[in-house]
Amino acid sequence: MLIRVNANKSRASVPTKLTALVGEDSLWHQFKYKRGTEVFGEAEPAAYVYQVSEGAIRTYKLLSDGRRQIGAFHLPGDIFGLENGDVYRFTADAIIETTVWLARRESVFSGLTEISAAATLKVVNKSLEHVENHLLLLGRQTSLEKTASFLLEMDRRLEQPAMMILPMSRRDIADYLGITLETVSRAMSTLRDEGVLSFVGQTQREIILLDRPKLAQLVR
Amino acid sequence: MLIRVNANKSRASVPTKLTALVGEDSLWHQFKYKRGTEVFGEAEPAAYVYQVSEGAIRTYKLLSDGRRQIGAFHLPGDIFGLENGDVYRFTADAIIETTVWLARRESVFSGLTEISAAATLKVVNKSLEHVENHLLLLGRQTSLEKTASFLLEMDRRLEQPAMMILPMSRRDIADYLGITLETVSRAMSTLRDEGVLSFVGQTQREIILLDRPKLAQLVR
DNA sequence: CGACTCCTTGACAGCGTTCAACAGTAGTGG
DNA sequence: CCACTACTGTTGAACGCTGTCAAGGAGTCG
Repeated sequence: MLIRVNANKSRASVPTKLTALVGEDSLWHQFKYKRGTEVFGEAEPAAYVYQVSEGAIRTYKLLSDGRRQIGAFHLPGDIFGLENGDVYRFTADAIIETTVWLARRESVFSGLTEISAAATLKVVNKSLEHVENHLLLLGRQTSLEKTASFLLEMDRRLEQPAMMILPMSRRDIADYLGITLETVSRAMSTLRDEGVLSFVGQTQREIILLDRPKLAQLVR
Repeated sequence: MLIRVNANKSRASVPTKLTALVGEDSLWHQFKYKRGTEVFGEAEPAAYVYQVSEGAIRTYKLLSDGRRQIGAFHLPGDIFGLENGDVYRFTADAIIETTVWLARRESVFSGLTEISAAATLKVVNKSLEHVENHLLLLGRQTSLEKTASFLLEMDRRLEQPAMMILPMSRRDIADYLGITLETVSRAMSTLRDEGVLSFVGQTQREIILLDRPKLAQLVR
C-alpha cells in the first residue's frame, strides 16, 4: 500500500509562480532560514517577494503587550511578502528550517505588463480570499469549530495525506485561531476522543484524520 | 463656530475612483437602494463594481445557523464589489437608503492597461490592508478595545467630525467586531461613564468623542 | 395610536482563559 | 552517547469576560 506523507515535495524544484510574477529572466535567489529566525519584520521596507521551497513560514501582527495574531501559514509553493505598499504589513519568520526563493520587489512592480498584472492580482486576490474567510472564523466560530477548520485547511493544503505532519506548535495554532494553546489542546483531545482523528506516536504533531465528513460537519 | 457634521458630502458629485478604474469614457449608472435591501449576494456572479455615493453599505458572510460576520462598512467614496474571481465573496446590502454608482465588471478587467492595473491593485490592496488589521482585532482584542477601535476607525473615515452620526445599529457593530450587541452597548456605556464620549439627544447613534487620546490608548 | 425596532441594563450561565502541575520530547553540550 | 535543560503538550481547577435571557424605555413609522 502506498502512503503519501505531506505531498508537495515535487514543487520544490522550480519556483513556478514566482517566475510568472517577475518574468522568466529575472534574478532570483535561494535562502535558508533556521527555525525561529525572522524573514522580515512588520513596517520594514518591502524589498523582496518570497516563495516557500521547503519548510513553513508564519506571518503575524503583534500588539504592544505581546498578543499575537498569525494571519497565515505559508507552505511549500506559497508566495508571501507581496506588498503593494512599500513596507511589509506582517512580520514573517520560519517555523522550522525553511528554504525560500526570493526576487526583488521592483522586478514585479516596475514592469507591470498586462500579463504580470493579472498574475499579481491573482496572487493578491488569493490571500484576500483567505483572510476574508479567516474573519468569519475569528469572529463567529467556537473553539472546536476553529480547530476543525484549521485541520481541514491543513489537510486540504497538504493534499490530504494519509498522515498529516504539522510543522507548527499548539501556540502557533492558537495564535492563528485567536484562542489559547490550552484550548487548542483540549479541542484536539475532544476530536481524538470522538474518533475524528488519532495521533501517531507520542509527538502530537503527526495526525491521521479518521473522519473527514464529521470534521466538515463541525464547521458549518 | 463652524461645526462639520459627517463630511465627505462633496465627493458625491463625481465617481472619482471608479472612473480611474474603468476609464473616463466607460458607462456607469446610478442606483438607489432602500434601507435593508440587498445589493448583491455571496456566490452570485460578480457583474458590477460599485462606489458609494450617499449612504452606507455593509458586506458580510453568514454561517448556516445565521451567525454573521461583517467584513466592512462602505461609506461615501468607497469602492466595493471589486472581485478578481467571477463571483462575489460577500453579501452586500444597504444599511440606510443608499445611492451608488456602478460599472460593469468587464470594463475593469477586460482592458487591463498598465495604469488601470495599478489602480485596481491599489483598491484591492487597500481592502487587503483593512481586513488584515481586522484579523488582529477579531482574534486578539477585548470587547472594550474592539469598540474603541471601531469608534476610532469611524472617526477617521468620517474625517473627525464634531459629531459622529453612525448609520449602523448596535447589532451591525457587534457583527463587525465579533461580539454581541449587548456587549457593544455595555462598552459604549463604559466609555460614556469614563468621559471618553457622550451621546447627543436620545438616539445613541449621534456621538461626540471627548477624549480621542484616551480612546487611542485603549487600543494599543 | 399601536406595533415594531432599537438600545440599555440586570441577573445569571458558560465558554474560554488563567494558573498550575506534570509528563514526554527535543535540543544542547560535555 | 548520555545527561541536562528547555520546550512542548496535556490536563485539572478556578476565575472572569462575554453570551444568553429577560425586562423595560425610547424612538419610528404606517
